[in-house]
Amino acid sequence: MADAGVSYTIATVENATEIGSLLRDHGYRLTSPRWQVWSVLRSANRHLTAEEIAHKVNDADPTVNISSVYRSLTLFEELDLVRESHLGIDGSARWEIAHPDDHFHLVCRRCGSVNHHVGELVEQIRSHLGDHHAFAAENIDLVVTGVCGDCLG
Amino acid sequence: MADAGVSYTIATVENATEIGSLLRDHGYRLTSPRWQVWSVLRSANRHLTAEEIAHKVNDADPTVNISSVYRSLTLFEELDLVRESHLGIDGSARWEIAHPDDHFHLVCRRCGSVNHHVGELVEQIRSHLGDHHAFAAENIDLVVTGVCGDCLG
DNA sequence: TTAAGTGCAAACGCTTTGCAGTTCA
DNA sequence: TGAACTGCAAAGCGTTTGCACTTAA
Repeated sequence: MADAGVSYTIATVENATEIGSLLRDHGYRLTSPRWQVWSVLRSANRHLTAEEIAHKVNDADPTVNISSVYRSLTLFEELDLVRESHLGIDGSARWEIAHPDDHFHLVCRRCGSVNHHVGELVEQIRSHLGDHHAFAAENIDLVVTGVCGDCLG
Repeated sequence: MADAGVSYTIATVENATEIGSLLRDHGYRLTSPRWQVWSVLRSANRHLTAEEIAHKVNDADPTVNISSVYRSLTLFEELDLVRESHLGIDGSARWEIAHPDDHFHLVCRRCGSVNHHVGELVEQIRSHLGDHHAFAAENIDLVVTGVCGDCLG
């Protein structure tokens, strides 16, 4: 079975009600900044910097401060709802919804697209490391830069 | 053939004479900060932050400023002598001698060791991406965190 | 000799934090 | 009501840069 394509299963938290109760279950409140940051990440089809998130959040609610964006992201990361990554594009971190499945990133240096892929590759790496290197892999971060199929023409 | 172990082939520039002529070939000078930074990286068996490099350099020559360390690292990176990476340990970048071979990093979250491995795995990933994803991989950055064989006991 | 390189200190960009005021439960 | 949360502004941290001085070639 080849790896699945660009689309991938979305995290299990689907809507405001769910993230609201999830936060409450952990003793946190659902607030406007948190909800806005969550929806921006949910509707994004790519990795976003904190500044990009803040900008989109401010389209809906200009009163939200970027420090609340950072605080929301930090909280979501602790709850395993989002993930931070350094994709080597520039100095800033980028954020995405935490995927329930193993996945990796293909960064096209020509068109700048960042595509996610889920599938067997990460699992192959994991078992390779266990079999050949006696290493119990927990987090596998595979970032590949190159040229995507569209740009290859 | 299984992947090679922790040891790996060192970059082709071996000593002061060689890095001196390499720099001169590109129109640069061999200076004390550059030579110090180069020796620290050459003798390091792990990734170092700029601050760690500066500290070690200052053991040999306390007059070297950290800004020269950064300038040396930037120059070496342009010449493909060193590589910068974000290993997800903290916010700072880490530096290592640029390996001539494809390799990946195994970061043990228990003992903190960062081991390099060369071998077939990266090449397998590259061909997988070409075959299944129509993606021409150039740089493959694989960082795996987990627990190493020594810590597993 | 002189352009390349340096140390120093100040600036930079991203991120975090202290605090007083606000808001959700 | 009161603890959780926010906006704001200032601080923090790693990194870069302007400038006058120094040095390798």
